[in-house]
Amino acid sequence: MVKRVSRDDVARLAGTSAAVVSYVINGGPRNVSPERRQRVLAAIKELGYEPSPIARSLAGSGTGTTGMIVPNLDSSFFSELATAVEEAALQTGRLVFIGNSAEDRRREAAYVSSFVRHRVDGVVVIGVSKQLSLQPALDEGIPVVVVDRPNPHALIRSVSIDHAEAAETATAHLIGHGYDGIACLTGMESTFVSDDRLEGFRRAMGRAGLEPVATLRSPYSYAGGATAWERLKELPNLPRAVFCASDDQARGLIAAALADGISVPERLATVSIDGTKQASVLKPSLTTVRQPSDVIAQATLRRLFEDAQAELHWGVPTELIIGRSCGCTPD
Amino acid sequence: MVKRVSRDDVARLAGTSAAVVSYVINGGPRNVSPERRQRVLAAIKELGYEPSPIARSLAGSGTGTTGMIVPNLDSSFFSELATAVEEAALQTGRLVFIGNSAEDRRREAAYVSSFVRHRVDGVVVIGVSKQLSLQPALDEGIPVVVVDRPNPHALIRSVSIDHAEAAETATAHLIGHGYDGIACLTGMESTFVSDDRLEGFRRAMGRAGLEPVATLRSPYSYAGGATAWERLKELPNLPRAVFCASDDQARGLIAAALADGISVPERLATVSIDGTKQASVLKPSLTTVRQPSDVIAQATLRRLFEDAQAELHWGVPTELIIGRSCGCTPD
DNA sequence: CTGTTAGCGCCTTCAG
DNA sequence: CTGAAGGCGCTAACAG
Repeated sequence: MVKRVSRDDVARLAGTSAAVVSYVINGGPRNVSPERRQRVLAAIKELGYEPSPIARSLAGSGTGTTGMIVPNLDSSFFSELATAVEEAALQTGRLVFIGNSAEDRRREAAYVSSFVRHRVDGVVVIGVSKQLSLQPALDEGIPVVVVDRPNPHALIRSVSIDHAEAAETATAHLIGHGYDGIACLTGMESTFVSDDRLEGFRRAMGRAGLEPVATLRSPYSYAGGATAWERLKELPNLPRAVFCASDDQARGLIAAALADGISVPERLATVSIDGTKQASVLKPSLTTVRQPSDVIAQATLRRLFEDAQAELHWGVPTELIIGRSCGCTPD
Repeated sequence: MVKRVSRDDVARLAGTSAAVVSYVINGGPRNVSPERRQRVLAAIKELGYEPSPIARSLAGSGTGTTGMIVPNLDSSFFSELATAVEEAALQTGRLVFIGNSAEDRRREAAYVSSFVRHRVDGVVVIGVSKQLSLQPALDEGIPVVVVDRPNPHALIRSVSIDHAEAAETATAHLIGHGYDGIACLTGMESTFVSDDRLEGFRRAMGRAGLEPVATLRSPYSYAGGATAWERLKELPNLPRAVFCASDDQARGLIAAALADGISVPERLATVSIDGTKQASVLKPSLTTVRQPSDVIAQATLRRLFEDAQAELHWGVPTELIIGRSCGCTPD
C-alpha cells in the first residue's frame, strides 16, 4: 500500500506549481520554458508519477476508456473482432470495457447507458438487431460506431465490409467450379447482414442464370451449420455445393456432412464469409471471403476519435481466401 | 447534448442538502428520516439522476470496474470464461475491462499497471506463464484472483479446477473402454496446468498398469491438435485412443484424423478437458471433463469482493460429459 | 436527524 | 512564462 504520488508532489519536487506540471504533461494549453520543463520531467521520472485517469475525467478531459458491445464471444469472427478492437484501442491509449449483449436488445441498451455513465470516450457496437438503442450515447455527444452490422436507415456512423458483395464473390467462386446444384445458407432475419448476404448470393446466381436448389436460414454458429445440414439432407437430391454466410456455419455443416459419410469437398463443396485466422488451419481448410478484422478495428477507432466528421459509412475491402473446402486443392 | 443532472440538482429539488442525497443513495453512513428519504427518492426519479461513477471514484469509493486479462479469445474455453466473468461482474454492478495479453508477459504486466491506474476494484487474470506480474496491484491493495492457471508457489488467491484430477477422470474413462494403445497430448511447458494434466494422465495409466504409447505436447489450440495428429501418424502403430488436454486440441486432432480417413471414434477415440457448450454440439460430440466456467466466474468474483480472507486456493468440481468421441454412443 | 465543508487529483481560466 | 484559484461530482468527517 505504497503512498500514491500526485501532481502536487511533482510540482513540489520540481520547485514549481501544479499548473506547470499539467502544461508539460498535456503539452498545453500554455507554454513552459525548456528549463522548467526539464525539471518537471525529471521529477516525474524520479517519482514515477502517473496522472490519474479518474481525476482527469472529472476535470473534463476524456476517461481513456472505450466501450464495446458484442452479441457473443463464441463466434469466431466476433471474438477476433473484439480482440482487434481491443488492440486498436490500446494503440490510442485506451482501455476497453467489454459488454456481452447476448443478442438481447435490452442488455445492449443497458450497456450503452452504463458506458455513458462511466463516461467512455467512445462506443463500438456490433448491433443486436435492426433497431439500435444508442440514444443515451448520442445525447451525451459520445461518438458511436456500429461495426459489421450497419443499419442503412440509421444516421449512425458505421464500418463494415460490403456484405452483399462478399457473398457475391464467394458464390461466384463456387459457380466457377461448375457445380450443379448450389444451395444457400444465410443467417436469421434479425439483422440486415443476413439479407445482404442472401442478396449477394442471388446476384451471383442470377448473373450465371442459375437457380438455387435451396435457400435456408439458421444461426451464424457451428450449431446453425450442423442443423442446416440436417435439413439439406432431407432434400430429394443433395446439393453439390453450399454458400454459407459464416465460417462457423460452414464448419458445422462440413462436420455434420462428414459424419454422414459425405466427403468434402469431393461430394459437397462450400464457400463462406469471415476468413478468421482459424479458417486456414481447419481440416479441411475453408475457402472464404475474409473480413479483415484488424482493418475494420483500426478504421473504427479512427472514425471514433479522429475523423468524426467523415462520411457516415466506411466500407472495408475484402479478400477471397482459397482453401480446400470449395474444391480447389491448394498444396 | 442534454444538460447533465448532478447530485446538487437533486438536493435542490428535494429541498435538502447534498449530503442527505448521498446518504439515501448509499444507505449510509448516516440515517435519513423516512419522509426526507421519500422526497429525495422522488426527486431522483423525476430528474432521472444517476450518480457519476467517476466522481465517486475520486472521492474514494470503488470505481465499479474490474480488469480481466486473458491470454487470447480464440480458445473456446477462455472466451467462455471471459463471458462468464463479465456476466458475474455485472451481477456485482461492475463493468469489466478486457485485456488480451497474447500470452506475453510484458503485455500482461502492462495491463496490470494500466488497470491499477484506472483504479479497478479487482483484477482477474488467466496467467500467461509460471511467473506472474501482479505486484503493482498488490502494492495498491487491489484484490487479485488468478483463474484457471494457479501458481502453487505464489501467495496469490486463485480459483480453478483440479487439473490433475480432471485429467485422471478423463483418462480413466478412456481406459474403461479397454482400448489398447493410449496416447497423451498435453500443453506446452509454460504453464503448470500442462504438467498437472500430464500428471493426472500418468496417474490413471499407472493405476491401470498401462504404458502410454506416446506423450506429446503442443499448444492448446485446434492447430495444436491438428499438428499433434501429424506426429502421431508417423508412429509405428497408431494409438487407439488419445487423451487431449483441451477440447480445442481434440477438435483439431479429430478433424485431422478424419481428413486422413481415420474414423472417430471407431478407429481413434478421444477424451479431453474443458467441456464448453460447443463440445456437445460438435460432430462428433466430445467426451470431456467440464470446467464449469459459470461456477468458476462466480467463485472468482466472490473471492474478489466478498471473502477476501478465505483460503488462498479455491477448487471447483468438474463433471464428466459423455459424448461420442470416446466410443460411447449416446443417442 | 441534517446541513456544512474539506478533500479526492487534475484542468484551465484568470491574474500576475 | 508562471502561480493561484475555481470547479468537476461525490464521500465522509465535522458541526449543529
